[in-house]
Amino acid sequence: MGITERKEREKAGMQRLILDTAMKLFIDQGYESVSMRKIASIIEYSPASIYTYFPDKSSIFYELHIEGFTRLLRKQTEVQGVMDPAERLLQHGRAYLEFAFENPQYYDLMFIMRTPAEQIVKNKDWEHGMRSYELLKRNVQECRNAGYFKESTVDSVALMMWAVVHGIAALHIRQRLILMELNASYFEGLIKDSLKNLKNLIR
Amino acid sequence: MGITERKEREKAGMQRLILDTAMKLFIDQGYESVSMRKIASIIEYSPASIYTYFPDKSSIFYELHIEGFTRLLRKQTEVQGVMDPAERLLQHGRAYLEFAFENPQYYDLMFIMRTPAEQIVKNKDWEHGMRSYELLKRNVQECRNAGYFKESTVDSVALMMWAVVHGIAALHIRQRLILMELNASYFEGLIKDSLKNLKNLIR
DNA sequence: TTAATATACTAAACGGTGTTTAGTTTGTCA
DNA sequence: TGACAAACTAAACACCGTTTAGTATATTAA
Repeated sequence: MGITERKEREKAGMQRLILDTAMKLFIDQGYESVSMRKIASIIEYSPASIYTYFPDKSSIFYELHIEGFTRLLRKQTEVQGVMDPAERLLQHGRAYLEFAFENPQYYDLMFIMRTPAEQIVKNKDWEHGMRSYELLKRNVQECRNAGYFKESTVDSVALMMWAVVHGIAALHIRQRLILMELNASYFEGLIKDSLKNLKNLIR
Repeated sequence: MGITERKEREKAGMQRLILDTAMKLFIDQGYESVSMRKIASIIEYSPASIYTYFPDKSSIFYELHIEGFTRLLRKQTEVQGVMDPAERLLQHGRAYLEFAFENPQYYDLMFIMRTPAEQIVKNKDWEHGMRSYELLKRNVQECRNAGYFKESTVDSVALMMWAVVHGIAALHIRQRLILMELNASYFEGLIKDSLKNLKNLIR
């Protein structure tokens, strides 16, 4: 009875096609260009067909935001091998910032846009966001075990670290830094500066 | 020949009415509820009439974002009387955070939404944003003169301070903190924590 | 005072949007 | 072979920002 399995495969394949098409539109032409009708026309189905595979547009963005977290987690896991906890925390921050600058659309979806947040609030559940935050907290905790941050709580430090890198990433992505720093290698300069400052925080 | 003046008054009055109506819709019902048609119906004009007073919807949001800066600047100026530079910088940060938490829609418009940024990028001019940033830099510079931040540049410290408070404000406003801190007086706790951390940065 | 002109204003349309409805085609199973 | 469920679509619903063409009104110049 492989029919059920084949049907599931076909359904998953169609969902994949829709998600890939949506993400391609999003990356190439920006958020406003991602419309149900455009996705439908590219994959050569009627707009109503998409509703067989996703309940609404926002759940398509919700799925894409999960894929962003998978990518971020992969990048951050690469850095978990660093032995020194302070250096590891720093590299953790670097990985986060690099992800934000290299994948601005994913970052936007994950941490700035309203669309996936609606579902987070409704379900009172943000599995991937929490997993990412827990990893940060673990790294902070291990710094604490090594003698750092003795004056603060883990939560307070973790939130602070997150705020620094998110602040830079969000201001950059939403174009609030273009007039402040027009020097050469703006991108590299921002990351370098942020990390220097993160370093100052670790004591 | 008071006719020209009267016409200017009438035009300005109509622009005010449109801006106030737009802001009221934005605050009461959120960004998505601000439509040209809704504004028009509330002020009892046809939608096309609005185009006599504003070239497009985005320039309405641009005007509102300027008014946000006026409010923020007023709040931050109140704090400029503090004598000690380190304490003044801290209070400057507190004023910024309080503004963000008390006026989330204005804050969104000024520092998160795409809409006014389009004009900023196009005109390569962000008078109000720059003025706000210059005030921050002045306070950092005066801390430097008093012996703080000797290891960093003024720009680097200013950007860092901004990143911390923007990070917290933006994560909160776009609902990425709801699952992290569900304790009592969430709002006060966040500001308190951020300020404690800002304090740690001043050395 | 009258004719010309500029301004304010509107109804209707254009080309888009997300989503729903009603109905058809297609494939699977008893 | 007939029943049923799933996939799919055309068309419609209710919106959106903006433009066009035309009207009414107020101001100015002759």
